[in-house]
Amino acid sequence: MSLEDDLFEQRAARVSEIEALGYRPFGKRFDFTHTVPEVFERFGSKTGEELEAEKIRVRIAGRIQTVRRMGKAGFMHVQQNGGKLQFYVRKDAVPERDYALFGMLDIGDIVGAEGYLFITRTGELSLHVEALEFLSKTLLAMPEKFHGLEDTETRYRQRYLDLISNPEVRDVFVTRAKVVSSIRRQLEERGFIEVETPMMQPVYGGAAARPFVTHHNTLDIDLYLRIAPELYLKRLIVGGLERVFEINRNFRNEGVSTRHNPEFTMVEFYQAYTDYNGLMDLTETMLRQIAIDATGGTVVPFGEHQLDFGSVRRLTMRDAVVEFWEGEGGPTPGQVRDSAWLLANAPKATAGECLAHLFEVHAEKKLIQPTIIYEFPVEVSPLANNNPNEPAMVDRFEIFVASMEIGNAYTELNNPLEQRRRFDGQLDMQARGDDEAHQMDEDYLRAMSYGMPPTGGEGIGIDRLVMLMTNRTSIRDVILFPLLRPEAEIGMADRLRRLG
RNA sequence: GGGCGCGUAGCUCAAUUGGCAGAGCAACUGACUCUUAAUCAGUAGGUUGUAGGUUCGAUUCCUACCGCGCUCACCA
Repeated sequence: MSLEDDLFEQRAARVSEIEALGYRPFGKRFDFTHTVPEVFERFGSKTGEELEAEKIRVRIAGRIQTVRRMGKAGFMHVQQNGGKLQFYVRKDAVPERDYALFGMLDIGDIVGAEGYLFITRTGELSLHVEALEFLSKTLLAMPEKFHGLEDTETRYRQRYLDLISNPEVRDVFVTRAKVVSSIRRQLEERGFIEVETPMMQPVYGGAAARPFVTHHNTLDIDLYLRIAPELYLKRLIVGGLERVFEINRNFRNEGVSTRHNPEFTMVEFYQAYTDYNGLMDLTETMLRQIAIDATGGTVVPFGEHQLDFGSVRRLTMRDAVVEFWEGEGGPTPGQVRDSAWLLANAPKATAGECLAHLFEVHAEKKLIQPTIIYEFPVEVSPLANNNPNEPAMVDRFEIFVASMEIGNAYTELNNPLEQRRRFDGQLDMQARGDDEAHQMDEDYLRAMSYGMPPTGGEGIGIDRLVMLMTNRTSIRDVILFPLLRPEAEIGMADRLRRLG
C-alpha cells in the first residue's frame, strides 16, 4: 500500500472517530462573527491590556494551516478569506470533548471556534478558544507548509490547492476582480450598459482568427465559438443602444503561449457619436483609474520595469517604425509613406501589410511604457473607418504595454457600401489561402444599411491587463483554470469507492 | 507545429564516470500548558512519468511515447 493510500485510509478512519465524539465530520452551518481579515482590521491595534479588559468574543471559521501541540495545550494557524489567525487551545479552557477533537485534527481540516482575543507573549493577536466545532475533513495531505505548492502543472490543474497553499495566488485573482469591477464601474458611470451577445455564432467575425467549431444537434447546424463580439455589439448601436459594453470570453483556435490562452476575456465597448480620438482620451483615463483601483497607484512594477499608467505616449505607426528601427538603413518619414519603399522592405503583398509587419518586427517589443499607436493601414483593418485625408489609412489605434498589445480601438466603419467592399476584399484573401480572413456577414451589412451612427469602438484584453497589474509574465497565472491537456487517470472515484 | 529543458515519497528537493534510492516537511507512536518552519525520542512510507534498449548492474546512457515549462512561429 502506498503512503498516500495509507494516509487516506487513516483519515477516513478518523472521520468515524470524529463522528464518535459527536461531531458531524462534514459539518454544519457555522455563524461566524468576523472574517479573519476583519479581526485584524478591527482589533489588530489593540494592546494586550485592552484586550484583557474588553474580553472581545468572536466566532471564527477557517482551514487549519499549521498545528503545534504541546501536551495539554497547543496552537494552530487557521486561514480564511486571505488572512490567518492563531488559535490557542488549552485543555482547561475547553470542554473535554473539544480537546479530544483538537488532538485528532489534521492540517487542512476546516474548523470553527468561539472564544476571546488576546495577545501571546511573542506578541501575536490570537484567539483563546473556549469552544471548538468541526466543519469539514480533509482526506488528502496538504502541500508542504514552507515551500507551498511549486509544481506548475499541479498548480494549474488543481488551482484550489494552489489557492490554499500560495497566498499570493489568491491576491492575483483578487486583483483581477478589482480590474474587472473597475472597468465595469467606469463604463457604467459614463452611461454604458452591459449586454450579452452570442458566444455561439453561425457566422464568426470581428477579428482575424481561426474559430472553434461546434454543433447543435436538433437544429443540425455547425456553430462557431465567437472570436469577438464586435459585430453584434455594433448591431446594438444601430438599434439605438448607444453606449454598450460586454465583458466575456472570446475563443480563438490558435497556439497557446505565455501570452495566449485559447479562451480569453475581453471587454469591448462601443460609443455612438464619438471617434477614435475620443476613445484615446477615454482609454487613458480608464487605464489610469484601473491601475489605481487594482494596485493603489499609477506606477506598477512589472519585472525590471516600473510601468507608469499616469501618462500614455501617443505616436503613429509610421513614426514608431522610424523611431524604433533596428539596425542599419532606417527609413525616413518619407519612406514609410512610400508604397514602393514599403513593398521593397517587407515580405507582404500590400504596402499596408508591409507597414504593419515592419511595426511588429521593429517597434512592438520596444513599447514598454503605456503607448498608443495610431493610424493603421486599411488592409489590416477591415472594420475601421478610413481616414478622411488619407483613405489608405484608418482611424484606429492600439495600446501597447510591456511589449504586449492590450487594446485595439477605432472609428467604426459605418458605410455599408465600403463595408461590402472590405468583406469582398477579405473573401479574396480567403481565396488566396488566408484562413483567418473575415467572413461575409450579410446580416451585418443589412444592419449597417439601416444607418449606423458614427461610432467609436474598443476592445481591451483583460487577461493581459491583469498580467501587468499583478506582475505576472504568464497568462496562465492570471487565468484560474488555463487550458491544459487532459490529465491521465486520477482514480479518485475508485479510492473513495473502496472506503464505501 | 519547430527547438531547448524538466519529470525521484503526499509536498519541497538530494543521489559522486553506471554500483545498496536519501533528507526536510506532512503522517504514525510517545513526551511537553505561550508555540509559531515549535522542540525532543522513535516508526513507517518508492513501479525514480510510461514502454523498450545498452549493460554483470540504469534515477543516471540511448530510443519512442505521455505530461509540463521556456522559446520561435501565429495571434490578442
